[in-house]
Amino acid sequence: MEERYQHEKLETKWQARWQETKAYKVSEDQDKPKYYCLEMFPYPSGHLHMGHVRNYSIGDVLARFKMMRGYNVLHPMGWDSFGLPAENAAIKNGTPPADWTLDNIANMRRQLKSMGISYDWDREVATCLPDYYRWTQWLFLQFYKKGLAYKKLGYVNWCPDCATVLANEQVVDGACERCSSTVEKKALDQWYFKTTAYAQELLDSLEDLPGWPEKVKIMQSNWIGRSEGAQLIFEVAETGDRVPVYTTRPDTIFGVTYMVLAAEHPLVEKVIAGTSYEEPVREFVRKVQKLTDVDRTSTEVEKEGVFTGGHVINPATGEKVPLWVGNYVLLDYGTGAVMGVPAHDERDFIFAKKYRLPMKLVIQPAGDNLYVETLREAYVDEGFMDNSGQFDGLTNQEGKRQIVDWLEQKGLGERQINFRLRDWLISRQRYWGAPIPIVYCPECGPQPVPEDQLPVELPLNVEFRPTGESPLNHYPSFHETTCPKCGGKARRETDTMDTFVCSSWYFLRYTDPQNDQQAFSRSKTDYWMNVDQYIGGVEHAILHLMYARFFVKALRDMGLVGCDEPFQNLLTQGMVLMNGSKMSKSKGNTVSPEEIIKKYGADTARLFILFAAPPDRDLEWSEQGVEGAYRFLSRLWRIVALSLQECPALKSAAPRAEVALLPKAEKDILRVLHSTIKKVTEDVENRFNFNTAVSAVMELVNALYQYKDKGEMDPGVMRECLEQLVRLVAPFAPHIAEELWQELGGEQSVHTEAWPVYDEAALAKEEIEVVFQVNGKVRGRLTVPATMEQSEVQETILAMERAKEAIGDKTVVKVISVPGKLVNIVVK
RNA sequence: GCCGGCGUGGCGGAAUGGCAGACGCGGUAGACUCAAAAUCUACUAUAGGCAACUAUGUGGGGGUUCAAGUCCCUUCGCCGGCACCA
Repeated sequence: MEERYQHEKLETKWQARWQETKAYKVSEDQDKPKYYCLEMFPYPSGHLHMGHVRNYSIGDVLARFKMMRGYNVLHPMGWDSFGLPAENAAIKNGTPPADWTLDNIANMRRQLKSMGISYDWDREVATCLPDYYRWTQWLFLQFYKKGLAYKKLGYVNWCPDCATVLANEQVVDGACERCSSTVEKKALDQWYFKTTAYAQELLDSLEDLPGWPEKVKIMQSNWIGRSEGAQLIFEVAETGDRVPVYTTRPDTIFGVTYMVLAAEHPLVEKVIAGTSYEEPVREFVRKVQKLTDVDRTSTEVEKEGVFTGGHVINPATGEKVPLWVGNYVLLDYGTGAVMGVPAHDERDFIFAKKYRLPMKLVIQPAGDNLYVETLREAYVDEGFMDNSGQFDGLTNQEGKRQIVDWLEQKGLGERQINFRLRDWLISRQRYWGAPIPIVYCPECGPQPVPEDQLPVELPLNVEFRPTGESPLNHYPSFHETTCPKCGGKARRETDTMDTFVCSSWYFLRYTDPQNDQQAFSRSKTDYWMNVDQYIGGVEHAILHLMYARFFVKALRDMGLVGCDEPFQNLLTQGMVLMNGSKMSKSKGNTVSPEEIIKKYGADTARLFILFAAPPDRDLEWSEQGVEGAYRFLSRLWRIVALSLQECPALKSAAPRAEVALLPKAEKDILRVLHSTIKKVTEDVENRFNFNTAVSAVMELVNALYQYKDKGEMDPGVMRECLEQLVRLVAPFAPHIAEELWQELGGEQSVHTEAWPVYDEAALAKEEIEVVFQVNGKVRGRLTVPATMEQSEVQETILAMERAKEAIGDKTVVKVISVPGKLVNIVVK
């Protein structure tokens, strides 16, 4: 055996071996419990970054650990390979997006393979390939059939320079992430997925996910934003139109002194038409629309409005109150109209003060009486109904119920639950995405592409114009088609789908990646789903994770999958920092994984990352820390090499005798070994505390050096220690473990070995150290036989000179004993 | 503004309410060496002391407890998310 650890030679060797033998290929096996371990697949930017290394290292520890524990582990990898950067690259260097993307994938696959992760590469998927996006399109059609995919006119983010809609996440501080021009709101006919149909279930079933971080569930819950209230109907006095408003405070209906519409509300034009208010209102609407979304929804911006000249009739009182247009009312929440109750709503209060609108108090706090004249801020808390006709004196909660019932009987209102969650805008005016499989026929209207005509393939080698417009619009061979219904001339949809659509089902495709008849077969998803452990960055807490959950629920209702949730357990890993801030090209503080792997090896890189911080926390990169990890692996290597050198009998040593029969030194080292097995197992399995697991292994190695150097080794004991040590290291540093395993005489891969189980007998201690305290302060320690009765321990301590000194002339009030740990003497 | 998370040595970080600082990095001294690297050994929270030891110490203040980094209240700082949602 080489005396020196040579990472490069050894890693290349084992990576090649694993690939040749398809060591990590899996298929369904009814005899083993399954475990689906999944890391979020990357966008193929071309280069692995440290965040990826961290993500995949964590996943690999779990995958390998579960394999050794006897699970049939599915551990796949693929590429989220549609998306904007490929088009940007095409515009910049003229490389077709497909070529650019596939080159990037090839490079990243090579880098990923150099990490030695236990992927079943036969299951690799790339969302930009027709054999994948064909099924993305097929799924779109299933959604369409069920009414879960639809087209509607809506106000969307529009970048004038790029000439396309943008997803919310592509708008950074009100500007286009690509060209930095200000994003506008534009009314456009776009495709949506009806996520709101599952709003309630998406919220409720968060409770079925105890294995998700609380933080992520809270974020999703806030995003869904359920609110309970009522829709109440007001009537426009001048036109007779009925205007529904949504409110969570129907109990304040008697306090309504005005109403405000959103600038884009369709009634605005109708009410002002032909009146002297036409011009000033239109002027105001234009001004509001010019604001960016950020400004419009910022609490900083002053609330402004303008009177329309119209009035509405309060359904409760029959009173006529003025109708305004305001900049703080959102068209797409509730009904785009808000009743103004200045006395009991903060915003309304400010608005009413500014425009000298009247106020009316209709809720009074218990044991107090407020007056409009002296009101300094809105009273928004609970109280008793007042100025509210027959409802006076009720608690406002009771008032809420009764008022809604009353209005409901009159046909002027009903209970309603509202969600902040909106339907998901999935169409993009982009080239590099999955084409939406729809054809527009002038005669028959929009028609789905028949399933047997899928995929609707993207033309390759397209030319990009600097306008930013999708090239598909300039490819008649793509968009000129015939209507599937009448056979007449028709135009193909040139919009493509948001890449989040592609990533909302890839975990299902992994279970059946080569199926050319179906997106995935029910039997395979039934076997593998759910994903037992999903690992990725917290930046996807809402978008990706919500969309994927929505997909699974919709597919379940179509009978395509049998599960309710995609990801049973979720681990959100922290960022990799350098000098306290996130590694990024723009900050110039990146470290290239490829260089680190070349210099120190993949095992070192992985070990450092796992050791430097718990997985859910941010991790500070440190090259010195990396060197420390390398040093440890060298020490690990040497303890095996030196032991074999000093004691050649080791390799063929018979199993050691029972613990009780062994000398003290052997008992001691076995105790360290078995307590390490216990700790590492618990840390990995229950807590994901890989950092403390690694530190326990380091302590074991330190103890083994001491054992080795102290005197004659017991070959059976040392052999057990080294074999188990190598098994413990295997999930963290798989290459070196494989090599050491072989050196120790192992014939199969260490990764197919069983995970060590600790021996209770070896953990037993003969002597224990007991600390004694006086009033909670440590005053001394005492070693006693483990079998000694606690009362005897106490007596021994109280008789000690040190104890007597510490107690002095004080009186012992009581003595508290924690068996095996400490004795606290309370004195006064 | 609201909701989370985090504040522990020079640094990364450990601690089911029970010895604060495991493990690693860095540092100091020494061994080996002609020398260096590598490796090994010892020490390494702060203050005092030759030492045994003593006092202080987990952002600040208060509390519960025999015992608090850990639980409760309060306050400050940093990071993240949401933010006119009627």
